[in-house]
Amino acid sequence: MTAARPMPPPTRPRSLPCQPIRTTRRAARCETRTERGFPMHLKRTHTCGELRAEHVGQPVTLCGWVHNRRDHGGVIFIDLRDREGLTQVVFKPEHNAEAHAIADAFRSEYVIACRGQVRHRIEGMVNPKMDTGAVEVYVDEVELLNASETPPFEIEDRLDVSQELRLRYRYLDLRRPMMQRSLMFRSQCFGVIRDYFARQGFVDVETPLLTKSTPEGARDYLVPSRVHPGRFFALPQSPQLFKQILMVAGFDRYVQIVKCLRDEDLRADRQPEFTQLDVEMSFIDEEDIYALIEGLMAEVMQKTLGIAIETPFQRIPYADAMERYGTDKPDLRFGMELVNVGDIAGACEFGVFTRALEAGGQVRGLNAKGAAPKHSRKDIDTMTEWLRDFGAKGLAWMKVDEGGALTSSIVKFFSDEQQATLKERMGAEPGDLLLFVADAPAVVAASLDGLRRRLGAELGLIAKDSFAFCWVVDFPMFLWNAEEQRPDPTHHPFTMPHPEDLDILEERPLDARAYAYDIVLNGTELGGGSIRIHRPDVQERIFRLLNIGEEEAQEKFGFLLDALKYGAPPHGGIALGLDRLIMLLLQRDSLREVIAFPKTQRAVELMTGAPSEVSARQLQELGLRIIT
RNA sequence: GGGGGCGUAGCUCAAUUUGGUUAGAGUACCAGACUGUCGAUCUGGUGGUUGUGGGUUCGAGUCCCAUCGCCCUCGCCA
Repeated sequence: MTAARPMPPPTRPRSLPCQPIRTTRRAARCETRTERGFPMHLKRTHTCGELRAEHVGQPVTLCGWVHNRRDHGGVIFIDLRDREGLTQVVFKPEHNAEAHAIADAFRSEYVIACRGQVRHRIEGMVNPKMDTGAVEVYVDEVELLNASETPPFEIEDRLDVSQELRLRYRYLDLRRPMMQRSLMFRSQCFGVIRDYFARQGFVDVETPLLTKSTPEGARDYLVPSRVHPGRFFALPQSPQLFKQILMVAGFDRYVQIVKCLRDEDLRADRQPEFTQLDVEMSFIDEEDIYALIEGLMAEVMQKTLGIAIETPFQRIPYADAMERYGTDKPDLRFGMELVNVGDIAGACEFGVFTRALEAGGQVRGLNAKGAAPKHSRKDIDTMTEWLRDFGAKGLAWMKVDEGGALTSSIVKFFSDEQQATLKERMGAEPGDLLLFVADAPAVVAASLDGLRRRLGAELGLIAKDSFAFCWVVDFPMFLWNAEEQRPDPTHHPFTMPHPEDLDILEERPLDARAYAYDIVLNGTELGGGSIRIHRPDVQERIFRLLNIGEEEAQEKFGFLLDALKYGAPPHGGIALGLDRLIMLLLQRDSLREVIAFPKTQRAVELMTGAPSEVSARQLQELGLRIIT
């Protein structure tokens, strides 16, 4: 006979992924023994990371969490943890029976205060793995400040806990030494940055969080206005227009560390809210920006990691970057540049190549040095399948055998002379694997970029601790938007055209270069900026090209256009993604490792359960109705 | 919106190609022992709606369908 099952709990709404925290009676074990009181009567004198042999003999009081407890029946050892480190505290019945009796009930993550004397560890018991391993504290008095339930996972770096649990119990996850170090490192970087800009006369000005929606660019997060039902504020995608206005207002050098919000899908290196270092300067050109940011990066890396980097950074014109790497954010930590073999491919007998070229496409390839023995036919098939994500219909390959000859099913379509040219151009040597993609230029670029990055990692071409900065410059003003049949700004509509290209703006807009630049670190776009348009006539020409009518321009950016009429100085600036910078400096693979309370890939904050439903009353006040 | 990976004890994982006895291990937790450990040790123990719902089958952790969640990625991110 089975008993009737209890009713299942009601399905939790999707907006509230959190479940109630399970409770046990573990924490109650101490309640009868000591008073868990406040105020504390033991006051901290040192952190758990600072005691050394030189402190021996001193009376100290430490506060922290019970990281580990080792009970030998008589003596009890506790590793006490705070954000600075671990210190072993010792409870011995013959030293202090009362303290020992109290410590008997301690469990992991209890919060305690210990007063005692610093002693040398006895002969042979020094722990070289601990910074504080030369000493220990003999406890004379101990106070339980708070008990703890058994945590859902241990507070250890080496534990690989699921993302879901980490985010739901973020306060425990953040207690782990690795996360503590990440956030303290982040804080240190921010300090160096603020100091750098303060020394150079920058003014920190805050810009509004509740601002105006602009349909261009990323999707806005909207905030309904209660006072004006049916109207909305937008949370800023960046303070772009405000910082330009501040230049018109005469602030000359502006800096802000500011949250930006974009309602787009997430990635490992993209969160819906992120932190930018926003900078704008007057009476400057792009060289001033390069020098400023290079100086900043050198100082941050020197003061936080102790790494000296070379400046100035390499500059790569956009067109070169696309040609050599297939991307506008090349990873310069390794070579393996792309090679255009269109001329050879066009003359060969291989139909896939010739047809791609006839259709206006390209044939380009790269040389995976020494990769031939490591890649079976099957591996290459897997790679080909993977490339479909980038739109590539296929992947052609040739291996270079020990005698230097090309081998593969397509080699027969190439004459001896063509093969020789191919080998020479690609620097082919025995053991190399040559890979080719034939397709539309954009597909070729995206595919080979992906392939290059994948192979760079797989073949171990990326040295640990290497940091390769570069500037990508001379971006085109516009990219063609086939859907809307008009040019779109590559950067944004306030970017100054290159002075040499001012005359061709109207006739050949897609050939016009912009005064825009990106800074790239290890293949990740760290930030970008431009010299801005400060003359209303040029700004109006750009709007015309973008098919933004006078009325529309006035409605959307009228305040900026007006401002430009009242003595706008020449100005320009840049914005850097600080979360990404911290992530790259710490060599972590996700922004979640450097943001205290990040969102999941579906843009949910698992600890609080945001976003959540709101009351009917709240909706009514805002004049909103949910229709789905 | 598309593609892929994952979901089994509090946690991390296993479960013998192709469905078969009572779903195991490590760790955590609980109890006992132990006075120099430091990922303590030893002995014993608790702990499972195999994400959820349906289906196929004599029989489902395993196969099928749907759905939810987490991760990676394409599109998207001026």
